[in-house]
Amino acid sequence: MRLYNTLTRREEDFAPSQGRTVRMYTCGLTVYARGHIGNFRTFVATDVLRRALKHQGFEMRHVMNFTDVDDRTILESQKAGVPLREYTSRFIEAYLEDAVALGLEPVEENPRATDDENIAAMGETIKALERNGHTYASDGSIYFKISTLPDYGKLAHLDHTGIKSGARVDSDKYEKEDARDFVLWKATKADEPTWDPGIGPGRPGWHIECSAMALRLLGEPPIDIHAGGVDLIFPHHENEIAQSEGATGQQFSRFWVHVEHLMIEDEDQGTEKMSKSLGNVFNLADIVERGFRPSALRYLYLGTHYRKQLKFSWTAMGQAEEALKRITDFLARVDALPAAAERAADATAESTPSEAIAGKLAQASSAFAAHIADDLNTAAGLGVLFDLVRALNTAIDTGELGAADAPAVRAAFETFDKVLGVLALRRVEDERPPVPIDEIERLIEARKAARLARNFAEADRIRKDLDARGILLEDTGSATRWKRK
RNA sequence: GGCGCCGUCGCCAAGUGGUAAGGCAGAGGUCUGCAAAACCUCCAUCCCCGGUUCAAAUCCGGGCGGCGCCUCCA
Repeated sequence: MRLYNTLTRREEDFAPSQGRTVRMYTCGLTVYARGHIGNFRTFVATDVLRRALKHQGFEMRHVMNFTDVDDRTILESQKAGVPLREYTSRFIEAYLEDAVALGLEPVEENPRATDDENIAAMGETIKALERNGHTYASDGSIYFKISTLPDYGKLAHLDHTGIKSGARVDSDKYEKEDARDFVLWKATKADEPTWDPGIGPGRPGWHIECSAMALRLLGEPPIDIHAGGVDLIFPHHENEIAQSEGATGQQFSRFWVHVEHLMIEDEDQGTEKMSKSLGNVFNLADIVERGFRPSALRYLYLGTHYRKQLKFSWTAMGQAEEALKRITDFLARVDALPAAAERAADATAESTPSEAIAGKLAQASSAFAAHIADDLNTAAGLGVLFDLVRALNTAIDTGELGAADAPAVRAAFETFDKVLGVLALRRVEDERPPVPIDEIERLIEARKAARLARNFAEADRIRKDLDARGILLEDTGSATRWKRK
């Protein structure tokens, strides 16, 4: 597996440092609002990474956190008049629902920053930093002193002298010795949640939770992979490195994987990234409200390489939906093959799998695997699927592909989907159609009878009725299939 | 102002030296009670200018345009 490493700015061969288990940490959501589709682009990308690594035979130990304490969560919970923990729990639940809807595999650990053991771990990390001389106290807060770490900035590659005019350095924190020093443990006001893990009362700074939780849950540094959105490179990940390496004296993470932004057209601003602070966000619920399925959104994510900005639009959503249908329609056609074969009068030579088909499948499988192993090129991988779909459709037309080949075809697509995770998601959605399945089947029978009686008016009425309720009927030669719109 | 990324068919999007994947839309056709759906076929020389090379979308230089980070942020 070739993986681009932000630390070295190069693609490198990836393998875990300890045995076959990949120890990976993903920066998750700050839970003061429902995650938007930009957030989920990152989460789907790391899900694909996770699946790809598993597919290569590695075990995963994957941690993804919830940031459930920071300025915003505190502010919003106070506004809502709800205790912080209870307030953030709502958005954690919402996240978990969206994650299922988008086909994200559950990760091994979903720690919350305010869990007792994590607060304790932060205390230990800060104590270690104090012992190593990386901290100073000021106005009741504890800060990280950047000048004590010579290679600070190695991830972001930010030239200190470059942070000058034009850059907005927060200037109201005069209690810091250096503008770039950052807070580890923050003094709290009377009405704010406060903890004291042996370092004095306060609350976590933004970065400390990830260092502490990653080290607590993933074992000896360095961990194998640390992932997140590109906007986290600086300052968040740079500071995580400073904290973790300052505390342990060892490299924090071997690979840093960053997912590019999801971009959206704004009427006034032009194209810009989707973010809560810009207020141009759509949630999964908004997608569904517009009549699109989560599987189509997942497909849309997969269609652009994770290190390139993804241009989101409702047009692109619709195109993703249609493209995904092309694959699922093909699979439905393959599933319908046995029935067709049984009817065929000359069902004699149709029982042996074709070597030519097996060859096409093997070729596509290895091409697909190569693209995934090439820094997760899912977009190119999808291209392989479509090439295969066309070739196999033609093979069905010519009779070269028969019912005997169906299991092999299905198996090949199952393998693709182990990484993509989009076809299985579709199937789950299809199990809950807008009209109950038994009713659909009853109506199909009624329509069949009407057609046999050449009562086409009634047949069309049934079809239109189902169509209006989101169910499409397709008459094939032998039978009538249905699918969700 | 600093650092970095990007600009490929109407739309989305692969491709980083060897002569332009794929999807959507569109056009034509097959199938069909009509239709829908589905399937097949067709459909680009890569923002501009200059350079390197036998050969460039791919490398170098200069433009123009877009975006990100430097501040909370996936």
